[in-house]
Amino acid sequence: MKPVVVLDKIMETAERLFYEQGYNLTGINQIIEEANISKPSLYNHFKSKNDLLLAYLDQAYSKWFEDLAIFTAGMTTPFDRLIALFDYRISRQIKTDFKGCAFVKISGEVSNDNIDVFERTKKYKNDIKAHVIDLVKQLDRPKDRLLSNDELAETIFSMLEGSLLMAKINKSYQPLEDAKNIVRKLV
Amino acid sequence: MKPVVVLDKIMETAERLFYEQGYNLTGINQIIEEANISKPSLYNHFKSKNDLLLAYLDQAYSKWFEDLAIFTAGMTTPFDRLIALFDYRISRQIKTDFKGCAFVKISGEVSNDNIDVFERTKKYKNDIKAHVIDLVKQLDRPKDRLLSNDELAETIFSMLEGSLLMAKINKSYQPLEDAKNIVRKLV
DNA sequence: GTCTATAGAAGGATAGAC
DNA sequence: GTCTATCCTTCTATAGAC
Repeated sequence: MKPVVVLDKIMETAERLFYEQGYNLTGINQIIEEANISKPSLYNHFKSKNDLLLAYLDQAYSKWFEDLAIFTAGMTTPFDRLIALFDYRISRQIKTDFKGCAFVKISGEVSNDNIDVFERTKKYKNDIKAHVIDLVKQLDRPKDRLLSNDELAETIFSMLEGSLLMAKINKSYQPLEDAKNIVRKLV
Repeated sequence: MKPVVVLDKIMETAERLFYEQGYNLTGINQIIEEANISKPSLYNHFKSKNDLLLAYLDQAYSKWFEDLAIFTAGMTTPFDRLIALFDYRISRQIKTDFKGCAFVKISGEVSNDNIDVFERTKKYKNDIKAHVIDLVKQLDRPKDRLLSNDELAETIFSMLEGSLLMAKINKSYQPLEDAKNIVRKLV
């Protein structure tokens, strides 16, 4: 998709730079330069850099769930879809050279009283968790398992986040692979 | 401990501001102002802002393990010490109003090719993991448990990180409490 | 709606006096 | 070793022409 509209150019460039370099290390100047637009054009679409950040986060949210739907399109069982969450993240981290979660990155960068960013991060993560809980409910598990459904969901989600973090730090998808195999046993 | 030496003032102020506001949002000007020193004095001790950051990380590393040793001083069994890892983090997060892990925050802020920061973060996290592995080995577990020792250690560590992240995002220690209770069952 | 040009503040870092 | 004073760069944002 070649961007023809200025807004598209801005979003495409901001997405790339915010994620790869970080929000604070990416100046407005660099964005307009690489997007080949002028500064007032940017401020015509966004009233501030923070506004552009929020638009970036909203786009990242939508893309994440859309891409997940595509990734799991052929899968029918809840078990497969649970395991796919790990594979989905592995594939994304390999593509981005293990830069980690965009929302975690940003929420570590901005001020703690930036409520707009805080709420978006919270919603993103808790929607993923809700997805895990939903899938676990659909599983047909024996009654005598070690963990309850709630506990299993909590464990899967927590390991999904923890192993993603370690994948970033170690620049390796091994933590995600290990977590995936453990989850298989816990179900 | 009232800082009498300039170096102490710098470290104390930098530690507070880097952690509370973030590295990039904390300017040299703010540090010298709140530390009540002059700019050349700071550059007499550190050749750059990045150098000060590295000193801050090294101090945070030492303090974390020292404080853990104090926290677990009275504990004798490996099981208690494993559970204490969660309580230790809960107590710290309550104290800091859920600002999360200092190393994770920083590694999300700096450039990915800042090797000095990257290596320190890696060492910090993997030393915690090594500690978990060591404690799990000391456990006297039945042979018929669902998870092997390696798998259990991986799970505990991953949940320790994942639940800490969610504690920060939700500004609640509940994720850490939930993880702790699940770990109790998995051991 | 997009441009050129610039404002005004804050960033990190240094020279030179003491 | 610590200061006052200053340098140059970069930052976000805007005024005004087209």
